[in-house]
Amino acid sequence: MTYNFNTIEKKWQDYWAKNQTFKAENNSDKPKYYVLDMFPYPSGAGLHVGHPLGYIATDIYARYKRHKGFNVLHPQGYDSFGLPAEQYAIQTGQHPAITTETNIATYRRQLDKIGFSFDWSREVRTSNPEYYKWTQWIFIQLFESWYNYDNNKAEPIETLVVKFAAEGNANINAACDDTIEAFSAEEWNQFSSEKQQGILLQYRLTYLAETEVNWCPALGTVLANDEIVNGVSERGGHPVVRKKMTQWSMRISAFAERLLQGLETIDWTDSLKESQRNWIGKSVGASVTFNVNGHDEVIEVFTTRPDTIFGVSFMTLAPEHDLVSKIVTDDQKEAVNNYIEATAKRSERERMADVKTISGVFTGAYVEHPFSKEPIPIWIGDYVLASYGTGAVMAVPCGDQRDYDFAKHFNIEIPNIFEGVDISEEAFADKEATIIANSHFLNGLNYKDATKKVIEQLEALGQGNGKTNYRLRDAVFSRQRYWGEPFPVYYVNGMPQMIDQAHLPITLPEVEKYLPTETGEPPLGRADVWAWCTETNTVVSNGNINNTTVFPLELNTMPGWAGSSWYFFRYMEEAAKRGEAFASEEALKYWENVDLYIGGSEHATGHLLYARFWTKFLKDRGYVGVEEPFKKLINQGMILGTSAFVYRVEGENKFLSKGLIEGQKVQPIHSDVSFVNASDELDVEAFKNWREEFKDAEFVLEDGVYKVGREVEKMSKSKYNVVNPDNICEEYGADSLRLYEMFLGPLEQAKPWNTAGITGVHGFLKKLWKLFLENDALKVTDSEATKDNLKTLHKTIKKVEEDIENFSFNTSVSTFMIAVNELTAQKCTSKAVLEPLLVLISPYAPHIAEELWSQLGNEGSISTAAFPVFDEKHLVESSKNYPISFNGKMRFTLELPLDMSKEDIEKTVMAHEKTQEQLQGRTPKKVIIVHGKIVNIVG
RNA sequence: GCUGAAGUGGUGGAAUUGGUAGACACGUUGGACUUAAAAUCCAAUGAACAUUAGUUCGUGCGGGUUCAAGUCCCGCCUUCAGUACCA
Repeated sequence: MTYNFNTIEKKWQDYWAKNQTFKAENNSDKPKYYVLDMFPYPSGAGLHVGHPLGYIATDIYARYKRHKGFNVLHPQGYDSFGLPAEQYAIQTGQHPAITTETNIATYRRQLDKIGFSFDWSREVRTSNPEYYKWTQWIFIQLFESWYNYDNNKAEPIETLVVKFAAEGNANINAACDDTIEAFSAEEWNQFSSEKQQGILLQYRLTYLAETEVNWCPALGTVLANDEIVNGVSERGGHPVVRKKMTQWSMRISAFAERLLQGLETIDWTDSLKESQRNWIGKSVGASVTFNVNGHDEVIEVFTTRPDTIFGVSFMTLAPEHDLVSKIVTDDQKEAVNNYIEATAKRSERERMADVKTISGVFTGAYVEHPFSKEPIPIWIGDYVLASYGTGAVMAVPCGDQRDYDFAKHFNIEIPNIFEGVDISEEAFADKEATIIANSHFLNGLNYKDATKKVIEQLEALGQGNGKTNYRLRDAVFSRQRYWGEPFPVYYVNGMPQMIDQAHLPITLPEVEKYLPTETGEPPLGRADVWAWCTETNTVVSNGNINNTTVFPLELNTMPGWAGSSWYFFRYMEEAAKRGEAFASEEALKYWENVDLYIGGSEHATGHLLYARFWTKFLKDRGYVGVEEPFKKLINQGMILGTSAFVYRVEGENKFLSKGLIEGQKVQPIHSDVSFVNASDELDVEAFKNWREEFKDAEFVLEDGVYKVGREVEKMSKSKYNVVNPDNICEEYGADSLRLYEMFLGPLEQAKPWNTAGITGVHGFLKKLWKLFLENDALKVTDSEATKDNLKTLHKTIKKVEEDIENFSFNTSVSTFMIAVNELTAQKCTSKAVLEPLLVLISPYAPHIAEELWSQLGNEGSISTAAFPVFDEKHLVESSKNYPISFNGKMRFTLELPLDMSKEDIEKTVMAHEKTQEQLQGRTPKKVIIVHGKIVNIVG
C-alpha cells in the first residue's frame, strides 16, 4: 500500500467524529488548557488558504497539550450576525438566517477536511436565540449597574439609589455623563419617578444618549470609527456624514484605567499592548476654567501643561463648541458663522488630509486669565476637536507647535516663559528641560514642581484641579440593522424599560424587507409584531400598542461586537447544560480564562478591548472569576497571494513571455494562478479558454514555453490569486496542507503563498510512510535502536518540544525532515525509535500519524499517547569538530576530543600542518579557545 | 508625524546565550531508471576570480565595540501594519 492520503484522512476524520475523540471534560483530574481561535464570520466566499493558518497553529498546540496530559478545551463556532448576510438579504430577499446557515455548512465542510481537533459539541452561533438570550441578559446587567470610582468597581444600580436617597449626588464618585445636575437627598426623594429614571440613565453602564455619530445614508446605519476607512464605509465604500442620533452607549470609559493597568498582567505582544495603550490614550494634566469677560459663562479646558499657564496668549474652541454662538460679538458674527459653515461642509477626511492649512477666526470675545487677570482673546479653529477633552484649548504658543503655528499665522503674541530657550523658530515642548520664567510664582521651577504648585493655586481659586484624561470614548452600541441581537427594551413615555430576564430571549421579528423604513427608521420598524405586552409578557402585534399595557419595542439591534465579547465563556459550558446560565459557576471556575488565543491583529482595538471590558464588568458583578479573558495572545501574520501576470502588447492581442518584454510597451494582466505551474510556465490552452477575449490571442514563447511574471499581493478574488484549501487537500492531503502552512515561515510574520513549494512537505510525508511500510509490509521491528537512531530521535524530541513552546512551528517541520532523512539513511527499523517519532509528528500531521500508529498495532487514537521524554544522555558527544579560524575567519575544521584541555587543544592546533600553512611563519599574538565552540588564532 | 514589526542566495526561510552564515525546502542544472512522461533516486547550486589547491567579497546603508557581529551600540535608508491635528 502506498501513502493514500485521501483514504486515510477520511478514515480518521470519521473515526474522530464517531468517537468524540476531542470532547473536553468539565470534570477532570488533568490540568486544564483552553486554546481558542478568534471567532470566524462565516462569509459566503468560504475559506482560502490564508484563513486556516491560525487554526492549524492552535490545533497543533492543542494536540501537543493533550499529549502532555492536559484536559484541552479547543472549541469552534461562528460570529454569525453581520452585515454581508444582511446585504445579501437586501439584494435577494433571502432571509439572512438561511444565507448564514448555508455559509456555515460550507465553512464546516472545509474545516472538517483539514482535520482539526475541535470539540464541536460546544459549537456556538451568535445568531442562535439560545445564545443571544444571554447577550441580552448581559445587556440588562450593564443597564442595572453603575461604576463606583471609590472602590473602582461596577455595582448594582440599587446601591446608587440608596446613596441618592440618603445624601444626594454631591459626593458620589461615579462614572457618568458630563451634564449632571446636582441634587440633595430631599430633592431626589421628591423627583418624579420619570425624572429619577432620567438621572439614573446618566449613570448606568449602558445608557441612551444623543451622540454625534457617523451616519451612512446608503446603508441606513451608523458606523463605528473602526468601520470607516478613509471616510467611507469599510463594507461597500459608501460616503459617511456626521449626524446627531439617540443611541445606546456602553460606558467603557469607566474602565479605562483598569483596561490600561490590566495590560501589565497579560502575555500579549508589545505591539498589541502598545496599540491598546494608544487607543486608551491616558494623559495626566489639569482641568482649568477661564471666566468669559462680560458673560456668565466659563470655558473649561484640559491641559497636560498647566505649568505653562502664564504662556497662554489665546484660547481656541472647536468650531462645534456650544459656547461659540453665545459669546461671539456682533462684529465677528458673520466671519464666525461663515467659518463654521465652511468647516461643517468639509468632511472629516478633508480636515484630516490637510493638516498643514491653518485656519481659524477670532470670536471677538475674551476670557480672563485666572492669575494675571489679563484679557485673552478667544478664537475658533478646526485644529481643535470637539470630541476630545472639552473641545477647547488654552493655547500656549511657546510650548506647543500647533498653537505656535496658529499664533504665527494670525500674528498673535508669543510670550516666552522658558528660561534660556530660543523660540524664534519653533515651540519648545521638552518637559524634562523646562525651567519656567516670566510666570510670577512659578519662576525658576521645573515642570514637575511648577505643575504641582499651579494646581494648588488653581484649586485655591476654585478654577481648576489635577485631572487625568482618556482618549477612549464610550462605545456606541446601537445599529440600524436587521441581522443583529434585538434589545430587550421597550419604551414607556420615551423612557427605556428592561424586559425581565425571565422572558428572554426576545427573538428577531420577521420583516418583509431588510431595508430601513421610508421614514428613516431601522429595519425593525417594518415589523408588524414588535410591541411588548406587560400583562402577558410577550411580543405582540403593533396594533395593540396603547402605551398603558402594550408598548413599542426598541428598533435598533446590537452591534457585531456584542456576541463576540463573551463567547469564550459560553464554550466553557457543555451544550446540554446551557439553559440555566450563560455558563455555570463550576464550568467558569474550572476553565477560568483562555490560555492561548490566536487571531489577526485587526482586532487590536475593537474586539480585544470590548471583550476585556465585558469580562471586567462580569467579574465586578460576580458572574465570572477572572479579570482578563485572554492570558496569552498571538497575532498570526497574513498569508499573501502570489499573483501571476501575462503581458499583452499594447493595442494587439499578442502576449509576450516574461523574458521578452524588455523595451516593449506591454500591459500586465492577471492570470488565474491555477494555469501556472511551479516553474512559472503558463498553460496557454487553459488561459485561452478562460475568457472569450483571449481565445484567438497569439503567444510569443521563449525556449518553447510562456513564462509569467510573479508579484506578491493580498490574496483576493479580483487578483485571481486565491488558493482554495479544498483543492490542496484533494491533491496533496490535509497533512501536507497543515505542514506546508507551518513550513512557510514564522507564524506571526506575513508571507506569500506559493503552491509549488508544497511538494517538499508532501515528499517528506511519503518518505515518512516508507520508513514504516514497503510494499504493504510493515518494516518496523523490535530490533534494538542504534546509538545513531537514538541520537536522531532525542535531538528531534528536544528541538520539537522547544519549538512548540516558542510557537516556532516552521522550524519543527524542518526538524522532522532532518530526522526522517537521517533515519532513512540509517536504515532504522526500530519500533522504539519510530513509534515515539509518530507522537512527535502527530500534532502537525495527525492523519498519517494515526494510520501508522494503528499499523504498528496500537488500539485507539494516538492523540492521547504520552509525549516522548527527552533524555540528554543520547546526545552526549565525545568529540567536537572544532572550527579553526584565523583572525575570525574559519579556515578548516579539526575533530578533537571534548575532554581535551585548552592547553592540549592549543598544542594540537598549532602543530597542525594547515595551521602552519595559514601562519606562513608568523607567530600568533593570541590563541582564543572557547571550549566546545571554537578556536580563533589572532596574528 | 507617532507606535510597532521587518530587511539574509533565483524563491520561502534557518542560524535559541556574539562563536563554522545560508540548515530544511522550492526552483535550476546534470545524471540514473523509463519507449516516453510522471513518480523515485543520485550529484551540483551565494557571487566573483582560479585548471586545481584555494583566494576575495557577502546578512538594507554608513560608522563603532570585540579575538570574533546577521546577532550588541550609534546614525541613516526602505518596506509593511496600526494610528492620526489628543491640547
